[in-house]
Amino acid sequence: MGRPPTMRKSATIRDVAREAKVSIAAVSYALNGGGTIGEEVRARVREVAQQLGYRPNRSAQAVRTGKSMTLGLVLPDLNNPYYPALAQSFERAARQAGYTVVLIDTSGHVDEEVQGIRRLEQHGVEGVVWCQTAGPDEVVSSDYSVPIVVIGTPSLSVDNVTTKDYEGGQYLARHLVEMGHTRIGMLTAASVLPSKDDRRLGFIEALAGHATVMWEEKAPFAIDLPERIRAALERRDVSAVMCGNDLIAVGVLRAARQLGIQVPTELSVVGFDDIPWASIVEPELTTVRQPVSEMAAVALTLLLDRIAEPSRAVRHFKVGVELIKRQSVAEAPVSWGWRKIGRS
Amino acid sequence: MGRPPTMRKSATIRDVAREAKVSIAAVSYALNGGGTIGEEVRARVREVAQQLGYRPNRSAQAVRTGKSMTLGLVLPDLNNPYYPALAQSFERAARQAGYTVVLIDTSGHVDEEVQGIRRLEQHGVEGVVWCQTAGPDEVVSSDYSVPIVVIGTPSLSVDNVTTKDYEGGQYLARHLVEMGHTRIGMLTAASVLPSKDDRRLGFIEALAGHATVMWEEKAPFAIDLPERIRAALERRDVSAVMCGNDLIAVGVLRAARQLGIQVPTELSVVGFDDIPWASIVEPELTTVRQPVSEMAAVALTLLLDRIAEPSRAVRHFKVGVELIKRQSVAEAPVSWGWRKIGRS
DNA sequence: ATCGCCACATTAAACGTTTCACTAATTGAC
DNA sequence: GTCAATTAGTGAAACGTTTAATGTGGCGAT
Repeated sequence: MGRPPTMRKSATIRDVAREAKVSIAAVSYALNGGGTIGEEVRARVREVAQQLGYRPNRSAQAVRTGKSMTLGLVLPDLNNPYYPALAQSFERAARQAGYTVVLIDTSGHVDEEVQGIRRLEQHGVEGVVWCQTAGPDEVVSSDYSVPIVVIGTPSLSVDNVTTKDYEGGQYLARHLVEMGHTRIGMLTAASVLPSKDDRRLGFIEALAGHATVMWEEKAPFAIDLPERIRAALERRDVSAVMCGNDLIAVGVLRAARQLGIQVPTELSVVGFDDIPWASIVEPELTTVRQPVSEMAAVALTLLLDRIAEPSRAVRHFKVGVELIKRQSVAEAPVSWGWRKIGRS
Repeated sequence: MGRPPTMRKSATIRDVAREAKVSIAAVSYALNGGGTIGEEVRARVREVAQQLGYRPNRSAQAVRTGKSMTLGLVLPDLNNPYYPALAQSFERAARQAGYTVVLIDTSGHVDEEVQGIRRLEQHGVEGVVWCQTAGPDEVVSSDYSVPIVVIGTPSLSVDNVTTKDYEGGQYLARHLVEMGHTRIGMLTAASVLPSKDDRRLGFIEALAGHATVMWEEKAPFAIDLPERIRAALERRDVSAVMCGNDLIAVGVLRAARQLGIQVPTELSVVGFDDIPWASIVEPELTTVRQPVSEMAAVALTLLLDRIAEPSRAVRHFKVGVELIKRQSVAEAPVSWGWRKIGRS
């Protein structure tokens, strides 16, 4: 056992030049195109480079050209099931475009987000995609030396991609109304992000006249619900609960199970996001899908465009959402007899 | 709306030097320590640097020193719930150590793994952590110009960190035996990784004499189980199923529900890995926990050590695992009366 | 023969750092 | 007051590239 694998120093452009008996410049031109290099030389250089396993040193290229072919991705928390898909698509798309992705995961520490961007700047990334959890605008207004695209926060002054949260809220409301629900509880996400407000607003406005929200509570970002909310559930005065995101909805499912409330027969539950968990819980969650991969792709496009043309007008892209009907919603019970149990 | 945020060119060491009226070298020494720089100058330089928002250009540093302060992480699939935690801890620990992490997610394309490493090499990372899904050794034997630590595959010739899969298998077996199970089904993961064999072996050997495995099937890496396995489940000739990993176990839970088999009263299910899903499914999964974060940390240490001393002896680190008892295992039913339903 | 032109290849500067070798100025000992 | 020793700071090379500017021939036209 024991000996570490051999580790050849990687060949530099000099090595190739020497071996091919031409100048350094010739090698560069031959490999990258540009300049005027004859066919024989070009071929020879290619040959030698190949054989030496020469790969241009990106750092050196970066220093010389200012292009590092590197992009940064700032995420709040990979353990939040919402982000892996985003990270994956982004990395994949970026790689396809020739870029390499540097990852910063702040593990929920909001203050590290800006630090992270600083770090990325220093590393010479050409652009950053930022899934912002901090409050909107002001924090992005500190000027960075690198183009930034924000995902999820609709700031006016920065390129960003957001989802049609308002519409999503509407879809859920309409669906619940169609299913005959008239008394509804709301669990709003406790976050500073405006998306939660849009969802809420869309939901409420689409409900108007057809159903009433009996109560509304703020839920922290975790599956375990605070006692206050369990109590609300236990009152059993609603036939459906709208949750600000799927994580909360999963929490409700679990709480309902513990409280002996049947989902969806006694209580319908809807979420938002369509994270992977939504389809493995029992019952599977009816929710609104955010096209996460698409968002990542759009963010990349926006970013690449801005890198190419730094002074172009700011763009805001709003991607559509989709209602995913699964098993956590049923027709509202016609009789509310069981309600008496909870109500005095 | 419209105008993109101002984007100052970041200050270079020259700018600082000019502004502080000292030489470039002085700035470098003042900031990095080294050289002999007086207190007044040092202070002034610091001041100016701070005020100009100077951050040394990593690429330039990399070119000059050969140290890019960058590490690579090659993952098969972030959507696999096993990896986000790993990625997060690794990035976090690496950042703490001053390194920045470049991510490659091959989305399950095995052939991209080596390509990915090549790309990382080119980018000048100082080391790579590789969660290998390709077969063992031979693929790692092609010599890279950069130190590599493998997670999960116990190759002899490379630093690596693995888990005590064999012991984990034993834990599960003993637990099931304790709970009185004597007829057991096995669902092995269909992969080329040796870890699955160790789990299997540990399980089987610890079972010896106390219980018999009635059948064993290979399960693909997905929650939806193939018909063959559903059929096996439907035979109802076992009181417990051991699954090669949690994903499979979740699949079994779901299949059981569909087939009307009660877990854990009729069928006990155990998994392996303790991915986040394990604790949100119903019932919560009894499983063996892999200390993923710890593994990431260990991998980082191994890598950093090797970077510091490239010729040191290869190390293999095996981290311990832990049996997590939850709700998917119950005492084996004493009467097997219901078995007749399934059996002719 | 000379000129100009073309195709091809090379020289050298530059990117932002670090760091070695060196100079200038100050100190202390005699 | 001289000299060595110390201290503080500078100049310039080097890292691996790219690329503008400059050379070299050879060849056809004059």
